[in-house]
Amino acid sequence: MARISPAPQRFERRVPDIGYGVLDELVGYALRRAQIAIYEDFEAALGPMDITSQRFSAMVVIAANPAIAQGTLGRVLGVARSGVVQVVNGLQARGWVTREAHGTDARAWLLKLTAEGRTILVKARRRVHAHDARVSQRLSTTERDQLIALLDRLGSKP
Amino acid sequence: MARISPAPQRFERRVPDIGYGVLDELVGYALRRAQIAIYEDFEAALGPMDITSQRFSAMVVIAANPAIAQGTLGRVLGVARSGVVQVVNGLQARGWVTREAHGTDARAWLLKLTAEGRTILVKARRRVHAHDARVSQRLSTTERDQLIALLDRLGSKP
DNA sequence: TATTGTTATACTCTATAACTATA
DNA sequence: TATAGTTATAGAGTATAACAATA
Repeated sequence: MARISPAPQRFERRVPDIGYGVLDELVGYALRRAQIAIYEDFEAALGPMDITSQRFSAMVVIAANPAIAQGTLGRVLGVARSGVVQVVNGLQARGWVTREAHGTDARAWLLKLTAEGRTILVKARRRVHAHDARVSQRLSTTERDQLIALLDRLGSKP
Repeated sequence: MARISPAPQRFERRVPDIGYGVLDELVGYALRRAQIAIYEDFEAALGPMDITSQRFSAMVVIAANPAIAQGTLGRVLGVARSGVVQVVNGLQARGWVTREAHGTDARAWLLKLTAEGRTILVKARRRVHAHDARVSQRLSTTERDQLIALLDRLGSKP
C-alpha cells in the first residue's frame, strides 16, 4: 500500500506557557481541536487525489445508495440543495458521477458512480482508512470504538 | 439563569433507509456529525449575543493571558496572522477588547479585555457551560470526561 | 400549490502575498 | 534580514431567494 505522508501540522494543540481557561473543560473545544488535526491529515492524504472530505462522503453515499436523488443526498450530507449542485457538478466534471433521468419524476436526477468513480473510490477508501488509523493511532481498538459511540450520543436533542 | 432554546436542528444524523457505507466506521465522520450538531446549538445559544465560537475562544484566551500579542493569539487559535486581525477588529469594534502599545516592541500590540468585555465574557461563559451540558446531556460525567480525554489523544503526531 | 433542481448572489472564514514599520 | 501587524485579494464553503419545469 502506498505510504501517505502525515499532515504537516500547522496547528499546535497547546502553546507553551499559555492558559486556555475554560476551553480545556469544554467538549465543544476538544472537538474543534481534534477536528483541525484530523482535517489537516485528511487533506494531506486525499488532497493529491483531488478529493475533499465532502467529495469523499458524497461518493460513499452515492455508492451505498445507487440512483439516489440530489435532494436526498443533500439531506444526508446536511447541505442545502444549491450546495449539492456544486458538489455534484464537481464530481461530474471529474467524470466520477453521472446524473441520469429519473423514470417517473422528470424534475429529479438520479446519481450514480461511473466506472472511473468506483475505481477512484476504492483507492480513496484505502487512503481514508489509513488516514483514520493514523489519526487514532494513540487509541486502542476498544477506545476507538468507544470514542465513536460517545460522539454518536452527542447532540442537544434527547 | 436565562433559558436558552435548543438548536433548531437542520441536520439529520441518520436519514431513514439510507446507507452510510464506510462513513459509519470512521472517527473523522463521527466527529463531523457531532461537530455539526454542536455548532448548531452553540450558534443558537450565543448568536443572540453576537458571539461566534471563534470570538468566544479568542476572548477566553485573552482573559486567561492578559496582554497577549496578536501573533501568539493566532498560534493558539490556529489562525493566520491576517485572520487574527479580522477577529480582533471585530472584538474591538464591539468594545470588548483593546489594543495597547507594547512597552519595548513598537511593532506589537497587546490585547486586553475591556470592562465591558469582561462582563460579556462572564455571561457568555455561563451560556457556553449550559450549551456544553446540553449537547452532552446523554453522557454521564465520567463519559464526558472520557470523551474529552479521548479527543485530546487524536492526531497523527505520535 | 408544492417540489426538484438551478442560478444569482452574498456572506463567512481563511489563506497567501505584498506592504509598513519596526527590530 | 527577520518579525508584527496590516491590507488586498482570492478561494472555499455555504446559505437565501428567485426562477423554471414538473408534480
